[in-house]
Amino acid sequence: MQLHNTLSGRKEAFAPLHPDRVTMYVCGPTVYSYAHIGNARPAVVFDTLARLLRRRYPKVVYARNITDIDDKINAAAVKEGVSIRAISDRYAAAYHEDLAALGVALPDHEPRVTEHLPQIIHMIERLITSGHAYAAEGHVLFHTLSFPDYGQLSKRDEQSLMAGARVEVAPYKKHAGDFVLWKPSGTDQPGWDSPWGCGRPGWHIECSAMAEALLGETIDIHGGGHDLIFPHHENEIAQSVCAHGGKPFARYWLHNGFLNMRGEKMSKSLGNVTLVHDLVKLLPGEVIRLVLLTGHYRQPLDWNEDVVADARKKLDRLYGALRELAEVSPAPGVGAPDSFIAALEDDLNTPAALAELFELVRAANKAEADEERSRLKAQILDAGKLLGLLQQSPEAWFSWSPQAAVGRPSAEAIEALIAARLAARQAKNWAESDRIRDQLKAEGVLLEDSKDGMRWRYA
RNA sequence: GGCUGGGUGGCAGAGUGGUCAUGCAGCGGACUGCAAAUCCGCGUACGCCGGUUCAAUUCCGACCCCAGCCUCCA
Repeated sequence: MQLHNTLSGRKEAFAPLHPDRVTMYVCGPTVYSYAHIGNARPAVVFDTLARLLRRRYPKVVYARNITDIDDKINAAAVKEGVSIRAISDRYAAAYHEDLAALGVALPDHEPRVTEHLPQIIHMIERLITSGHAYAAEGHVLFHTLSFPDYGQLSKRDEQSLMAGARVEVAPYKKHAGDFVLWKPSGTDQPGWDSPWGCGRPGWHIECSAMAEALLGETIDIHGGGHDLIFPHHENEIAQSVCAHGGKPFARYWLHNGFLNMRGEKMSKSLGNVTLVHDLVKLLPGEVIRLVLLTGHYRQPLDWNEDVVADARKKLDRLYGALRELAEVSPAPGVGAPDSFIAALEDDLNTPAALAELFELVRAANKAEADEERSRLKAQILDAGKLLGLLQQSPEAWFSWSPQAAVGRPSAEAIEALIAARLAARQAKNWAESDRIRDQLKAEGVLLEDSKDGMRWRYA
């Protein structure tokens, strides 16, 4: 398997540190509001990678954190007059619900910051002891100058970091690039006891501490959004490497590209933030997932009506083939073909893998021999499973209707009209037959006559 | 300014030194009472200018555009 490593800037052959065990850590959400569609991209991408890894390696340990200590959570809690736990529980639950709709499986571990304060404090203590961090005015800061490799991931040198510093440098910092490991909490803020007084962890330390606690000092794969390369992941590397006596932190760094809305960056000021929570009421989750897998994970992806409509039609074709295979049982022991696996193992090339899947579908639509159809069905289903797609029945797919749908005829009403149309067709009353079909079409229901009877689906 | 990644047919989107990506849309045909679905066929796509080469969309160089990051951010 080849994976593009941000650290080297190129594709590398992937081999886990321990031949039978792969460790992967992905930066999860800070739960202060609902996840937007951009947040869903890394979840889907790394879920797909986990599926692929699990096929190849006997043991995959996948951790995706939930950040439940954060100033934005504090602000939301103050605003609502509730505890930060109430906020983080609510949005963590929503996150799970939304991702489940996208076919994202739960990771093996989902650590929370509030459950790892001792590990975080212990790691900070080690960094102080080894001279990589210092306490000042209730804060503990990481001293970036103590780590010569600082900047290796984001390819930044000290000068450009200085030049780019656009925030006022706090007076207690020894160096402008130093970042906070621990900060003091006032009496009105959530805080935890520590050797430096009541306070809370800085933004980056939690991932270092939780990755260490769950996966060990050196992990195989670390993933997240492209924007996290600097400063978040750069700082994680500094903390972990220095806390571990120079041992590498993550061996392969993977970063997904950003998702744009109609060509623009998603932002609250532009008012174009689309929440997964709202989207799953309007679209099948599978459509959302397919859109996210349509482009290569490292490329930017534009979200718009056209790509959504495209994804839906692709699924119509895929499920259409499976519907034709309804009476065929998948051949036992047959999985996705090598060409499909090879595409995914080439740095998770989902567009190429999807092309292979469509080749299977074309073959299935042409195949007549039972044995071949049985084999193709098994291959299609297994390929779909690796992508997190095609796991529902074709009937369920074609009869999907949005929660908000109004004015759509019920399945019973449709069946009644179909019965009437069948009778008209038997009497060769084509005018009546066409009238019923046109009527349903006007109500958003498409009819198809097939040798197995009449089929319908919502447009 | 520094760093990173891009510019492929109507749209989306892979990829490659020399026959095919793939999907949607379009056109023609088969099938159908007519459709739909499906199948078959079709379209001289690779930002611009040079260079290397028998051959470049693919390698090299310059140029023009675009996007992201540069201590909130998936």
